[in-house]
Amino acid sequence: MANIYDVAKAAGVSPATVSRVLNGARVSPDRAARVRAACAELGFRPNRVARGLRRQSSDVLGLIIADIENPFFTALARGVEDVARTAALSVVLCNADDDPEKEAAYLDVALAEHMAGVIISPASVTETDITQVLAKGIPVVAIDHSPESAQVDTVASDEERGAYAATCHLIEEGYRRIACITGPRESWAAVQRLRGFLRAHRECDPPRARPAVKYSDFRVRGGYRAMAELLDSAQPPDAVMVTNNLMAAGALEAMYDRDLRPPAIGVAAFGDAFWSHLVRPALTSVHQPAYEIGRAAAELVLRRRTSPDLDPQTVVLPTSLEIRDSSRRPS
Amino acid sequence: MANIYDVAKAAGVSPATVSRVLNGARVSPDRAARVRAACAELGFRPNRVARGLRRQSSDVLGLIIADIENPFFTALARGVEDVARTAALSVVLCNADDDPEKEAAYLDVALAEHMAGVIISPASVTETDITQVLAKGIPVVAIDHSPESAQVDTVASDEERGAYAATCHLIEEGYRRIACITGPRESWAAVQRLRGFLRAHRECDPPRARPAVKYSDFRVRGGYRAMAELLDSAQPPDAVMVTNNLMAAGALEAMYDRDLRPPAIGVAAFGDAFWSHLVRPALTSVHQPAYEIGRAAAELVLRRRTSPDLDPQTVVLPTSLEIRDSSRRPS
DNA sequence: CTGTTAGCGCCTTCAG
DNA sequence: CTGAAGGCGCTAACAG
Repeated sequence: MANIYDVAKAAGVSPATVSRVLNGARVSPDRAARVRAACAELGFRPNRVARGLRRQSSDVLGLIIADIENPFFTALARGVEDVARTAALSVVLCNADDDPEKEAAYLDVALAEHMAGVIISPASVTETDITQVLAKGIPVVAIDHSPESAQVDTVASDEERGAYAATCHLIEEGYRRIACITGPRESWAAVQRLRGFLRAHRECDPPRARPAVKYSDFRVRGGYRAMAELLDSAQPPDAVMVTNNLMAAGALEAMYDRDLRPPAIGVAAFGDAFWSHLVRPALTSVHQPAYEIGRAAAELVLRRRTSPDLDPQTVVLPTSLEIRDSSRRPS
Repeated sequence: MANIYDVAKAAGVSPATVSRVLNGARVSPDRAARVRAACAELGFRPNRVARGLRRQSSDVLGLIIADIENPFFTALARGVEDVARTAALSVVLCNADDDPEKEAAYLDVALAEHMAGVIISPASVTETDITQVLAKGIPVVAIDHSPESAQVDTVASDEERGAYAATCHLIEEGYRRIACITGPRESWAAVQRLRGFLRAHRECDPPRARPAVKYSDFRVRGGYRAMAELLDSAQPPDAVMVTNNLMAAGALEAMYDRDLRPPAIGVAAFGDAFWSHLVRPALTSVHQPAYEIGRAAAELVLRRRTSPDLDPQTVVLPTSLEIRDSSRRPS
């Protein structure tokens, strides 16, 4: 592969001039034209590794997500990409799989590759350590919540309120025993959504005590198991708030397997799924602006690249409750 | 950030020795211990950019996929990751969005970053150009089909036969006017699946002529539009073979909007979706071994890293037809 | 506006 | 087994 010296020789200029042409610095038109011709002729592609070493930075943005199979993150990824493109950054996705170890490995990559920025949905509030990356001056933006290791720009949707609204809706529909299937205890989102669920129980009139709560793993299978346990328990619920879309799919499956269907047992889910209105009855869900969250996160990265010393900012985007048939209690 | 010179100084050895410790070359135990202590002390992380420049290679594997929102690719990504981890490679996903330009940009990144390998689901049979990447010695493995620009290792599922089987099934059920909603003409997969669909029409007894065919875009919205046009046409079909899972979701939605439901109009889809048995009636579909395809692709990359001169190999994995209620014609 | 030069951090001969 | 030294390809000072 040709390098800038080859190009310089072919164009009859110095390597520095080639570099200038490549980077849009001022060069006389005829020399610039010669350089461009030589580049084309030799099929020259600038070596980003060398450039990265020299400039101590790259133009790829790392997006470290918890679960590649979750539509929330894939929609978010699109938002990130669309903004990143405007700044000529490439986006690479890293799937941490909710595993702090894998996540650490990818943070290492981001660090060692000197990425232009990192957007991360932390696998753990306590374990995720972003101090190294930050120390190298790489902007980090957190999705949902900042890890404890350092306070950084954060974009979140209003998890607690969304879950609260969905639960209130189930209460108003007249369901009596509402259970919650939520995610891992280490997950900030799981905890927030559970809090909203519990607050709705406290604040309704009359207040309700001790609703059933199942901790699961945000996966389809986990949702299935949790729902199965609830349904097979001594006092099964007559409605359930599921704190993510994948677990909701599993929960529905568990119901179908027992010939139970909403809204006999009411179901509301947190998060979107393009199949939520394909199932019958259609699934009530809390809409999360995933795409916009991605956009906002990418914009925060760009902002911090230009002004690194701003105070960490938190952007909270609203959720909205989309009521469909799965939660309309037959009277 | 500390570098190997700092570590060398702290450990009282030469930079070369530090490098040897880092890379597992033979070093006397006590010096090695001193080096490791110094690394820990200084929080030293080897700079991969510099290493990459020197070694002309990196340990990240690029996975360039057509659509991040398609569960087929996310399942495939897991297969790739699981194998890559065994070889201590990191996987980064790049979403080309079925756009040859974006794809070219990511191929550029792979080239410029000297990635350890590239697994790509080509956006276009003719336009995707992998010659540059190959010329730099980066192993490329194609999903579905090798681009015309160069013959490389390929992993595919048996698209044509899967579509053939699904179509035969619809024919056997007694559907008379079976339409096909397929993907872009540039997509190899779309073409193969359409071929299977057409072959089933030719080979059945008596042969059928001129089934309706809609070209769409493999997206939910595209599937919706295509199905809407079919249903609103003068001679609407009584069954439809949809060549991917996302378009199937859209097609179902278009039917629901018109109060039509399978199996009155039979539906069979190519590809899995975890919601396919949540919709009612459950969706007949051609199962594609996405995870295994990912594994196989990653294994081909690893194989070619060790033996670069083997002949290009094509691995074809079988599909299987999963018959559910959406295609069981009421008699 | 242009050319020369000195590294960015690491690995890898080559001597010892 | 160890250290010295050069260079991977590029860019940013510094002169001119």
